[in-house]
Amino acid sequence: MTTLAEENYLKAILKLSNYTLEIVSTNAIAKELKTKASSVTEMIKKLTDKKLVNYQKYKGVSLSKSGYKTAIDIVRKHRLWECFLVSKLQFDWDEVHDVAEQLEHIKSSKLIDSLDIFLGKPKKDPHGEPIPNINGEFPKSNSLPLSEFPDDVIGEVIGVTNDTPSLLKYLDSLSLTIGSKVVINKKIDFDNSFEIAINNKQSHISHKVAKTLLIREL
Amino acid sequence: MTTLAEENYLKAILKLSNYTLEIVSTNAIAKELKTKASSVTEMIKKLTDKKLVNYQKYKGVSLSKSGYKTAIDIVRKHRLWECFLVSKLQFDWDEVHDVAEQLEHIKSSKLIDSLDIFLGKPKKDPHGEPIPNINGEFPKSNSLPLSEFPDDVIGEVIGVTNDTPSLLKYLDSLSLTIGSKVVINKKIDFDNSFEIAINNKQSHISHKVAKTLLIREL
DNA sequence: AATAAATTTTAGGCAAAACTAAATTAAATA
DNA sequence: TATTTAATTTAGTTTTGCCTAAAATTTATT
Repeated sequence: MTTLAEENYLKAILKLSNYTLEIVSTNAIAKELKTKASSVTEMIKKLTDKKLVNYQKYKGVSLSKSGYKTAIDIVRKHRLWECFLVSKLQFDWDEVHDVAEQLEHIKSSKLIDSLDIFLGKPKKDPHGEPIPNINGEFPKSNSLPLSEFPDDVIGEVIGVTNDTPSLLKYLDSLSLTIGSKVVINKKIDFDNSFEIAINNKQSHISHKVAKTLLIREL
Repeated sequence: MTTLAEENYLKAILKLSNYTLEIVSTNAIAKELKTKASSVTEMIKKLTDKKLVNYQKYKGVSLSKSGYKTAIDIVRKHRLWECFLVSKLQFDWDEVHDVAEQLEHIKSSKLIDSLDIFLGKPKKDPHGEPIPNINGEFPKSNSLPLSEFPDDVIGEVIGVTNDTPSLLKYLDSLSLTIGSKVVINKKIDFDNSFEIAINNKQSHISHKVAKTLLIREL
């Protein structure tokens, strides 16, 4: 059985490895969890003992098969709870993160599988992020981050890969939400920012924001 | 902010005080939480510092006003989640306890108030227990435990004041559920047990079980 | 009232998960 | 390659919540 702290470490490693079994550094984990590298080293030893990660001193950690499944299950729970909050309890998309962060640690496979059915087995959470199925597999999608999307092609926003409330509120203020039509008009080399049209209205966004937007060609 | 351990202590004290501000003994709390009296003493000191209980050495503890409200809120959350599990996710009444025990600690007043509305502000949980409203007040009911119910009077089961799965399964096996009609035919003095009719069928139940059944005169 | 029994508290430890500071190893650079 | 810098690990503390054993207090019983 995993503790809350362990689950948060696994989730962080999964995120930093871009949802693969890539190796991740101690420092990156410390930054992600706003903790100290020494704390990370200690926890990684515990996760290694439980065979949830593979670890070599000074070389970094990667998720093991079972660590990956455990982490994916937490992501699945997080995203299903976000769906519940928005579609059943009328939460706004920028209010769900903190609550889902708590709910994702509830341990009951019957609960999460019933919730999945109750919600109609959604494929995406309210931010457009894909929801792993009961076997831990992601539904595949043909989207690209806006930062890698071709110029002058009409695209549709299908997701935001970050649910920080401050970002979501900013996107709301730009009328940039799921379903918005976007076109990249110009890339500014100096700072990698973008001139774009959002539903035919001109705007300017930073590279950091562009990276979080998932776009599908229309 | 209360920790998980603190919340479990408050809940235990509330239960042992019969939902009042009565004084409760250290040993009783230890037994309820399956822990040791020394651990209880330490935790009570922390709760005292936080002004959640009133405490005098060797004399016992009682909930303070704010401790009572905190504990009632946990009960409210527990019972609302039980309603959700049964009415929306098709759980059986003997499957909800452990999951609700986890869900009751989720911190978000918006969540619980939205859930209350989503469920239609239920007055009772699936076991017939009353659900405190948003102000911490119980809806009042005119019921008695079967153990105190008059003989030869037709009553209806409206609740079970204990959600241990083993008890609930046993009650199912007697066809004794919410809505069943019961009559006490005979009290056996020797062991305080009862000969009763359940929907006109003869049965025999112990005093311990009779205490858990809430009956309303029909 | 005196003593025995039960209850409660104190004292001293332990494990989890964090921290700081110091030591070690790896990577970068001159 | 030698040395500086950055990353990582180790060592030693802290806090929370639990434990056992011993001491203190209250309650019960002669």
